[in-house]
Amino acid sequence: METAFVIIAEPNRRAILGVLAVSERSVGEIERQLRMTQPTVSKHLRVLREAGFVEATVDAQRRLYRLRPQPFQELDNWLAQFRRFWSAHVDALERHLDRMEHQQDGAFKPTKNKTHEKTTRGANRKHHKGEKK
Amino acid sequence: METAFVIIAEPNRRAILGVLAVSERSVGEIERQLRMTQPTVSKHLRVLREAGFVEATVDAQRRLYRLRPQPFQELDNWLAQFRRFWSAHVDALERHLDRMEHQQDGAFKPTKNKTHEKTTRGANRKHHKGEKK
DNA sequence: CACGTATATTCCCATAAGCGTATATATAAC
DNA sequence: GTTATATATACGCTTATGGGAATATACGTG
Repeated sequence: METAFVIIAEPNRRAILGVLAVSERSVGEIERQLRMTQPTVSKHLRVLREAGFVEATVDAQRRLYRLRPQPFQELDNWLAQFRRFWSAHVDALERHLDRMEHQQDGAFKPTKNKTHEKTTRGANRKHHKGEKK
Repeated sequence: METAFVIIAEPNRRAILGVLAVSERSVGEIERQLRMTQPTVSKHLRVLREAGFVEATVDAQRRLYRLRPQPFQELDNWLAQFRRFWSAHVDALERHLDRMEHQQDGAFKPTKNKTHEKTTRGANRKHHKGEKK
């Protein structure tokens, strides 16, 4: 099976995941919201499903897709080994990002997910205070 | 420029980043440690450099490479929109917090330790308004 | 049953990415 | 200077991936 990293390398797939982060959706809804062709959506959903990013339930002819947590955890686990490192730079980075108002790529408009909120900071909230033990 | 997601889709590049997470290295050191051919290492380093993941300083004929924080921050920002979702799964949350605790003392590899005195200071709990510096 | 809707799958093609081999550039040492 | 070392780049090849168009499958309705 493909690694989670390869899966999220594709912009349309990230867009789909972004949509599903809000709530579950049918294929047609994704198709319209992201303005992708139906086969494209289905194909990407298949890849996402096989990689464990999403699961589907049947509703008549529809398939309702929703996220599954595990692959995200894997990604986060990998990132963790660098988190301590970039935490040291977070303040400088923040100033930087403040200027260049970052935003997500992809064909999908995130719902007001303004990046440099506390999400980031929260994650490494403790980088102050180097209490060694 | 390629997105950070595409960059880390490549296993060898993730390996290189992993090595550099420990400390800076020359091309030859990476080459030997990961048993990759020299051109392969150089090519991947080029990609990583152009994507802002690493930077190099010159030391005679050597180039010493080290990590840069920004792309990791971007990855984390994207992941953030899903973090709340997967945190809802309790044991996942536990692992997450567990890891956060461990990484604090400079550990490199996360351990599956089941000790939970987590919940400590809501390490990544979002409300907790960060005051700017 | 026939028909419409929703989704999945197949086929073909073009583009790109990674690898190995060979070569180029830069610096150091003699 | 010449030679050795360290790294970068170019070329050719192979393979994987994503998209479009067409088609297949499943379900619902009358």
